[in-house]
Amino acid sequence: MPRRKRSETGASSGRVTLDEVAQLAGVSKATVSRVINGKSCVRPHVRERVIKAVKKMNYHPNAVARALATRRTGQVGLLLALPSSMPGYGLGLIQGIEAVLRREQMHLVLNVMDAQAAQWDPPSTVTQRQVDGLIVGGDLNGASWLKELAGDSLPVVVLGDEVPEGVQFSAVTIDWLTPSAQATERLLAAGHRRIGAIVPGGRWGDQVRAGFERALAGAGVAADSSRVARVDVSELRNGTAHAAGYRAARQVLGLAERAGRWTPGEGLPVTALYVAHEALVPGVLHALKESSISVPQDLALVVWGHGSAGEQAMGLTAVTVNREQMGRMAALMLLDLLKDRGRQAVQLAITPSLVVRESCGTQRAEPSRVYSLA
Amino acid sequence: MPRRKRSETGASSGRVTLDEVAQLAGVSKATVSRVINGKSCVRPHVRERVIKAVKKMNYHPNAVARALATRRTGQVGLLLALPSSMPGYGLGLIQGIEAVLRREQMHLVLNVMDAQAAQWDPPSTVTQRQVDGLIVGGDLNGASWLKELAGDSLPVVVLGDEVPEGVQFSAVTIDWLTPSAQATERLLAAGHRRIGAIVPGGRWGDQVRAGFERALAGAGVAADSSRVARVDVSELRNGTAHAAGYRAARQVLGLAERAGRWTPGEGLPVTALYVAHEALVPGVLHALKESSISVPQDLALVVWGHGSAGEQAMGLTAVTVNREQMGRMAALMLLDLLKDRGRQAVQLAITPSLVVRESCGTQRAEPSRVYSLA
DNA sequence: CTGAAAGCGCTTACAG
DNA sequence: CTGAAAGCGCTTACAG
Repeated sequence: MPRRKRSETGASSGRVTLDEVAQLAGVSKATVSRVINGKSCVRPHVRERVIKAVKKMNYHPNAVARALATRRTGQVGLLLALPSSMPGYGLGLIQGIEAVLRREQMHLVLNVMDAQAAQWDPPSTVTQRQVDGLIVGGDLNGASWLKELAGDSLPVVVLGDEVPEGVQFSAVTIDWLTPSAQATERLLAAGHRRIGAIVPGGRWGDQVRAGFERALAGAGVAADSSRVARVDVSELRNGTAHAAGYRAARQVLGLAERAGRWTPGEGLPVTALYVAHEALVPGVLHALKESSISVPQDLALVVWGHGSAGEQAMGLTAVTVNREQMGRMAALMLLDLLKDRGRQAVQLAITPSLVVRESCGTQRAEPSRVYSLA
Repeated sequence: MPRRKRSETGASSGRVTLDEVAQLAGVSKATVSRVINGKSCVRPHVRERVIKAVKKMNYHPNAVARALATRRTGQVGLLLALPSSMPGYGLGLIQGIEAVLRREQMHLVLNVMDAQAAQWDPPSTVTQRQVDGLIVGGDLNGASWLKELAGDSLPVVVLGDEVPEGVQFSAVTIDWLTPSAQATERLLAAGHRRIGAIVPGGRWGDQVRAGFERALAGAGVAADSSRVARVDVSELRNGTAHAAGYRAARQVLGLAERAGRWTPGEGLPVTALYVAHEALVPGVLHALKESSISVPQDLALVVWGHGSAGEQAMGLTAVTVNREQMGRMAALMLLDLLKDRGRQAVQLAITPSLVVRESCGTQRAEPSRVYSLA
C-alpha cells in the first residue's frame, strides 16, 4: 500500500507499531528496539519510559518484520513423509518438539508430505526461507535435495535411521537391538526355549534380529531360522500390514500347513512369539484369536507397541518408543545446530523400553501399569 | 546489515533475489513480481523472458518479505490446549488440516499449550501476527482473549463444543447424540433391555445421555438412572481416567457392593454396557477382566474409541470420530473466512460413526474390519 | 503493458 | 548511551 501514510488509512488500521511506541516514549525507534530486545546499552531511566509505553499501548513486535530484518524466522519445520513404517511418530513427537521450541520462543511449522512427493522436492517452507531449520522424518530414502541442504547451511536433523549416506547429518535414531535382546531375555527367563519372531526387513530388521539372536546365544539356545518370519518394509503400510502380520503369524506357528486348524493342547512349534513391529500386531492377534490360541497360556507374546491405552487394556508386554523424548532430542539437537552452524553432526539413539504386562506370562517382576490405579 | 551492499558481502551470501532475476531478464522488479504472481498484464514475450530467468537462477520468492508487503503470512495457527478430554485430537486432525492448507500453499504452525496457560494469553503466533487465522481446540472454556479476537478480525475456527458464548464463532463440533442413540439401538436390537451407561459430565454428557434415553424410549424401555454412572470432566485426564472408568464400571455392574466378587452365571444388574468416552475404556476393561466378566458372553459392550489398531484387535464395537475429516472441515471453514471476513459464522457438527465389531455380540449385520483381510 | 519509488515494520552499523 | 538512516526482499498505486 505505498504512497499512502498510515494516518490516512485510519489510526487503528492494523496493530501498534514500533514507531508509535517510540513517539509515545519520546525516543527513537532504535531505542525501543534495543529495549524490547534486551540490549543492555540503554539508561535505566529511558528503559523505564519505553517499557511503560510498550505496556500502555499493548505493543507486540511484528514477527514477520523482525524476521526480514534479522534473517531468522524463529520457525522450525517438521517434514513428515507419510505413510511411514517407522514407529515413534504421532502427536507425542510433535509435543516433544514443541515443548523445547517454546522455551526458545520458536515455533513449529508442519509439512506433512506424501513420501513420494518428498522424494523429489524440498518442502516449500525451505525453498521460501520460512524456517531456520528442519526436522525430517519418514521414508525418504535419502532424497537428493536433503543432501544439497547440508551444503546449503540449513540445519537439519533426521529422524530414524534412513540417514542419507555420504553427508553427515545429525540424527535421532532408534536402538532396535537392545530392546530386542531384552524382550527375548524376558521370554528366556520365563523358561521358553522355542521362541518365534516376526521381524521387519531392512536395516531395522537386521538390528532386531541381531538382538534376538544375541539373547538366544547368551542363553545357549540355538537360533532356528524356521521360527523367524520376515516382513518386507513395503508391507508395513496401513493397507497391508494387517494381512502381513496375519500371514507371518500363521507361518511361524505352523498354522498355515494345518489349514488353520489347531486344537488346544496340540502344541505349537513355538511357545513364545516376538513381534518386532507395531503395525504387525493386529494381524498377529487376529491369527491367534481365529485359532483360539490364548495368551499367555498357549503362547507368550512380546510385541513392539506405541504405548496406547489399547495395549494396556490388552495386557500386552510391549517395547515402547518414547515419542515425546524423541521429539525433544531432535529439537534440542537442532537448536544446538542453530546456535553454532558447522558444528559436528551427532547421532543419538533412543533406546525404547520394555513395558512388562501379562502377555509374556512373567508378570511377577514389574507390576503392570494396567493394574496400578492412581 | 545496513550500510553494506550485497556485492560487498559476496554474491552468493544468501539466496537469489527478485532484483537479480530482474537484472538477468532485463526488466524491472515490478515486472518479475507480476509474473511470479500470475498477474495477466504482462506481454507474453516479456513473461517468457522472466520465466526463463527465474528457472535459470532457481529463484524462489522469499515468503517473509512477501508476507511483510502483503500483510498475509500464508500461515494458519493450530492451538491445542492440552491435556484435553475431547476426542478427535491427534495426528489425524493435523493431517486433515494440513491436506487442505497445502492445496492453498499455506502452512500450519503449531501451538500446543498447557490448558491453564491458554486460559490467559493468546499464543504468541497471534500477538506477533505470524498467522492469518487460527484453529483452536482443547479445554479453554471461552478464554477471554478468544472473544477479543473475534472483534480483532482474526479469523477463528473453534474445535469442539466449548464455543464461547456471546460471540459468534465458526466451529466444528461433534454430534454426541446421534451415535449414542445408534449405539444404544444396536444393543436393544440384540435383545438387551437392562443396559448400563457410563457418561461424562458437562454438555457432552447431556447429549450422550439424551441419545441413550431417546433410543431406550424408542424401544419402550424405561430409563433407570441407577444404571447410569456419571464421570466428571475433570477426571477424564490422563492420570485419573483409568481409575474413574474402573470405579464407574464397578458401580454400574454392582461389583463394588459385592467387594469385587462375582461368579460367572450369577447375573449382573445389566446385560450390556455403553461407555461414552474413550478415556474411560481401559479402566472399564480392567474392572471386567478383574472379575472375569467376558465380553460379549457375560456383557455386551459398546464404547467410544479413537479408531486405534488396539480397538480392532480387541474387537471392540466403537463410536469413532473421524479426526481427519474434522481437521479438513475446520481448515475449509477457516479458508472461507480468510477469503471473506465478516462472513456469517457457521457451526458444523461431525457425526461419529459406529464401527460394529464383536464386543456388542451382534456381529451379523456388518463384518468387522478386524477380520477383513486386504 | 512497464518502471520508479514508496512502503510493509523491524534491526543495526555508524556517527555522534 | 542515543538517533538518523540504510537495509531486509518483496508488492503495488501511480504515472507514464
